[in-house]
Amino acid sequence: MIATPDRTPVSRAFFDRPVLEVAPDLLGRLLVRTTPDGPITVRLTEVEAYDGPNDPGSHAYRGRTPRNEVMFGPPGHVYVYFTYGMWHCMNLVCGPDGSASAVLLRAGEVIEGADLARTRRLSARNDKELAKGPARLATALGVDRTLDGTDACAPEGGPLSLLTGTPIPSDQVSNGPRTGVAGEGGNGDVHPWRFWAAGDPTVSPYRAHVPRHRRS
DNA sequence: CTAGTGATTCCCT
DNA sequence: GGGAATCACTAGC
Repeated sequence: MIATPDRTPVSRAFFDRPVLEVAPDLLGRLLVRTTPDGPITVRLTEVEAYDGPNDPGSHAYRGRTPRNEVMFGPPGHVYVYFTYGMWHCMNLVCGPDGSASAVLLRAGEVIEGADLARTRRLSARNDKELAKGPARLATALGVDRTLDGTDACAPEGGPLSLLTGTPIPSDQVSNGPRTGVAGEGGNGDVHPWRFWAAGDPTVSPYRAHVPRHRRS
């Protein structure tokens, strides 16, 4: 018997904790995206922590800008950014108002609305790939900058909501260095700030950051 | 499975 | 001006 996942929204206090405490606790939670066509729900399997203005890998490192404004606001809200000219990625803001820490949602298992997710993720070869990677997850859920600042503590039925779900026990959580972050990898100064559900097939492959510049 | 590279645009320096 | 918290595709093992 598998217990029915708890569909109560998480509290504001859940997010108002140190980011390294919140990040592994997000695994197994349910992220519900309600669209005009119906809901899409993802069970989170992989996340990465970003520790505010003191973290060189964080978008908040160089201070407040129009893009990262939401990171500096109250916990429990969604920070969405656009990158590589094509993709969106989503974070959940943690810690007290002003602390600017956040958790990047890197991957999950689509457990409801897979038919809707497939229409946005035409290149996915199977359902395990629907949300396997941060931009894939945002694409599968139909998340873009118009949802920047959305309150994820809101009840199910709003645009985005994080439900209690079934948290993954800490002995089934693995951790390692962050993926694709400039300044990490190759210098030994690597923090185990990526967390994932051990052995889960929806977790994205690790990729080191590759510095690149414009072609002629 | 890993490694290499083009795509495409916003944002900050 | 130039890099970016990535993906899709290709080649090769």
